[in-house]
Amino acid sequence: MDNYLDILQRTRLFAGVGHDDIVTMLSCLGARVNRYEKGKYVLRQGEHLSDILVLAEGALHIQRDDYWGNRSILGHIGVGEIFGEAYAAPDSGPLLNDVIAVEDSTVFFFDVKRVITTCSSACRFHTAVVQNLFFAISEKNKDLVRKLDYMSRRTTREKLISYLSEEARKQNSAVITIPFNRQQLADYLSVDRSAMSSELGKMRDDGLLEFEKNRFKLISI
Amino acid sequence: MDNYLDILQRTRLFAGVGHDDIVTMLSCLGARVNRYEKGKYVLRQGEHLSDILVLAEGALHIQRDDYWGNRSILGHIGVGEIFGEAYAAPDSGPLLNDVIAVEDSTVFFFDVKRVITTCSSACRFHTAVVQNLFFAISEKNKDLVRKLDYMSRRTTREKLISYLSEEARKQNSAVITIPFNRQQLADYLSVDRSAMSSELGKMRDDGLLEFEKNRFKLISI
DNA sequence: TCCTTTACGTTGTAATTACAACAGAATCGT
DNA sequence: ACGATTCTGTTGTAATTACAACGTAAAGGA
Repeated sequence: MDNYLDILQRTRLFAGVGHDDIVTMLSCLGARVNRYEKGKYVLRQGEHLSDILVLAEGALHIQRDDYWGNRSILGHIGVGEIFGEAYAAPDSGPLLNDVIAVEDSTVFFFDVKRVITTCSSACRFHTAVVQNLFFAISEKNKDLVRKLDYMSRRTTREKLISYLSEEARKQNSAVITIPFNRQQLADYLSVDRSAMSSELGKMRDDGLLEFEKNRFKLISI
Repeated sequence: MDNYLDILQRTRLFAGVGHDDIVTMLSCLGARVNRYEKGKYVLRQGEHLSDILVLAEGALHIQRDDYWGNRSILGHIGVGEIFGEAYAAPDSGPLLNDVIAVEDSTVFFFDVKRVITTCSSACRFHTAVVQNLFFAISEKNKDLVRKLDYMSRRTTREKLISYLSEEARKQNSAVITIPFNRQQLADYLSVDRSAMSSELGKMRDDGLLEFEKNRFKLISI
């Protein structure tokens, strides 16, 4: 577990907490570690969760398959990101989504009760962690609002433009790499893959962008 | 301000906090009150926010108008609900949406710094409030995920069914009242009003539901 | 290297939607 | 009670999408 201390130190959850203090907190917070091979489920829809999770290594997708097999990808989780927080409240309902490893991944589990219940003075950074948790879930909240913004667009082209523009803003570059292949991007934007692929071709013909695999270059007027 | 103590006591933010303790906390948290007439803006996109807000009276919509005037309604805020939390982090960016009063409304403002910074022992319920805040934003998070679920459906009929079914589950009844008129519901589901109206008619013809104004009855097989 | 699998783009068609325009009903203010 | 305004449903058309089927390219495994 200690192998990942450097990673944990750089996560949002432990921002401002020193190396040694993290070691103390790992036991204080009841931390566990689990590894998942690519393609394996980390969490399943319908499960109940009493932990907050942090991705230490790899990459995950939050997704949901409906009764007819239609897949909807809600988001991508990168190294250092927190997930599961929304289901950690004591009487929170079951998970609404699956979380699946898209690469071999390592995940930390923290008992939520211990995280949100400030403990004895031994754990002086506990308050900071609770605040970090609040900020992290706020950021997640805004990510969802941004996704709703993409999804509210009527045409595939508008959805693509709003998504790619936001990524360019986040990555602070006109050349961006996205964490999705074509099918995954279509599942993320809730459009048909082939129609989206066709629309991307038209957008390239119109001089709006260039792309190769999951690398896109946005072209300004 | 004291007129609203009963209302505040029933909100999620102050769950588990006694009447007298709320009075103490109102000053501890730097509370302010503002009233808004129907149609007025409570918050505007682009503003920066350093408060957490609680609706004491009335009803609000979280919405966003794009450059071309297309309106998208992200959610409805009822009495006792918290909003603005996601933008309250110290270096959070500007608001992504407007919040507008759809009825004459009364709103409490709490300075976020004082809320998340646990103060002296004088304020013994402060920790409970921070936890309540965490649970509230978790719930908001799940609301957004549910909305994404409606929005990910390909057809208007599927969007309507998923939304109305979820409302029936929430309201625990097959007869439900929704906080939107037709145009607002269309803006919420990101579909065309007239097409939605037409689809609702077909669904009634197909025996799926009955409706009158904003009252819907779902008919099971 | 060969074979298998996955990923990507293209095309045609049927289905669905957005948009505009309009009419009747309901609501509001005076 | 009256007119003005808002809300709702209806219809037709143009635009857009979903879906299915297919070919090729790239990636992965034996």
